[in-house]
Amino acid sequence: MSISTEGLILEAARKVFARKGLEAARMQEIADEAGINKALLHYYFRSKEKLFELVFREVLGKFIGGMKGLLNEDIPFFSKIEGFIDGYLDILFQNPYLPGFIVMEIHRNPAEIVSFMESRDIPIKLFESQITEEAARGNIRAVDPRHLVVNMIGMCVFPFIAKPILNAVLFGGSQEAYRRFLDERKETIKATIIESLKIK
Amino acid sequence: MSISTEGLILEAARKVFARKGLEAARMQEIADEAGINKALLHYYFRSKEKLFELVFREVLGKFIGGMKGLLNEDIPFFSKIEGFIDGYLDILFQNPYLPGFIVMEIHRNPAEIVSFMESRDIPIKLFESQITEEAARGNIRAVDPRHLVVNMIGMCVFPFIAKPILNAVLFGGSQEAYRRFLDERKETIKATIIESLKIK
DNA sequence: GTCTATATTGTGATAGAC
DNA sequence: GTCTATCACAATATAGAC
Repeated sequence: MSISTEGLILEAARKVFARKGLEAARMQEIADEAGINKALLHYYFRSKEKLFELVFREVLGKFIGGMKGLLNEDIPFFSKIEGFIDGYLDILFQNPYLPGFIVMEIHRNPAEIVSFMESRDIPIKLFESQITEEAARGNIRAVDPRHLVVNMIGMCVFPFIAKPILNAVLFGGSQEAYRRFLDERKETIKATIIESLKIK
Repeated sequence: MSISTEGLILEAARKVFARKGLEAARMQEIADEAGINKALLHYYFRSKEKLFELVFREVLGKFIGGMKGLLNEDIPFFSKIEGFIDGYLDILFQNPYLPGFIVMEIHRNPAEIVSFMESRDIPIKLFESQITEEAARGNIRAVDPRHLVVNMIGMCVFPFIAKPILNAVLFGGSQEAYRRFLDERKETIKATIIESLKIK
């Protein structure tokens, strides 16, 4: 069984919107990518905005859902740290365009993100209590869990967001060198976080 | 002496392009912001693209120039780490819109960034030799300087890029709480990096 | 140099045949 | 459901008066 027209459109829209963002994307390009014509886009989804909204919310939801799961697992503290970094980077490897796409939209329309986020919630409570507990036991330095999460995500996401800059500045344009660098990130970030938590 | 029309336009263009990006920005909006009319924009700068190019390269150049200085100073290793984080965050506090703007453009037109970057170069060599030296003396863990720089920048930049998300997810929409969080970042990031470098 | 008015083009959206 | 042809409008760009 072959994929439905609606499915073709959504897949094409994901690609094009992710590359260009809402404003720069062209309905014609989406139609071409899907192998149909513009009129059908409007037949299935009323307008460009509607189509975008749908695609963006779906993508963002999947992304947020992924992190949620990783932070919420009921496993020992250090395993969770490692699992989060591994899992988060795995998602990024599979969707390297995604952070740039989300940032672009955050920048264009912050209000939308806020309203979207308010409907869901990231359960950081469990993680938080684990940290205070480990710190109380003297197993780790006392740290603010929010900062810890932001640190992990920032280190994971940045090389994907800034790919062309890193490529030019650090790797002299070599895709190969950039790729090797990315491969090292999992271990590097885990080491950085864990070493920073150890007590001297 | 009051500012020239050309200066007014450039300032207005910076604001509007930074908020909206190239495609979503409107010449009318720039004209309004500058207190003149559309025709003058084309009189001074031939086209929207030309104006954008000019503004973007200027902004990016200033940004890159700032980091360059911070990494290149001939001061002791730990002072440089701290100075870089402090200095980089200072730049971000003064231009909080900037990371989002740059990311947006990276995503829209990666090739431009590459060609721009190739004309300049970030001197990481001095920093690199400092690290290998400190590691050889047993003062710090052996680390890859490129990863270290990426870690620092990622942790600095992320909360600015993801402001609306953090705001919604971590601070329940409170601007005040977000602001306090940012204020803590300098110390947090410095501690994270320095602790991670210590040998246990 | 600065303006108003207008030309031109690109693109989202619709009408209507099949 | 899918297409071709067309509309309607918004936005860049230019002409030309002052």
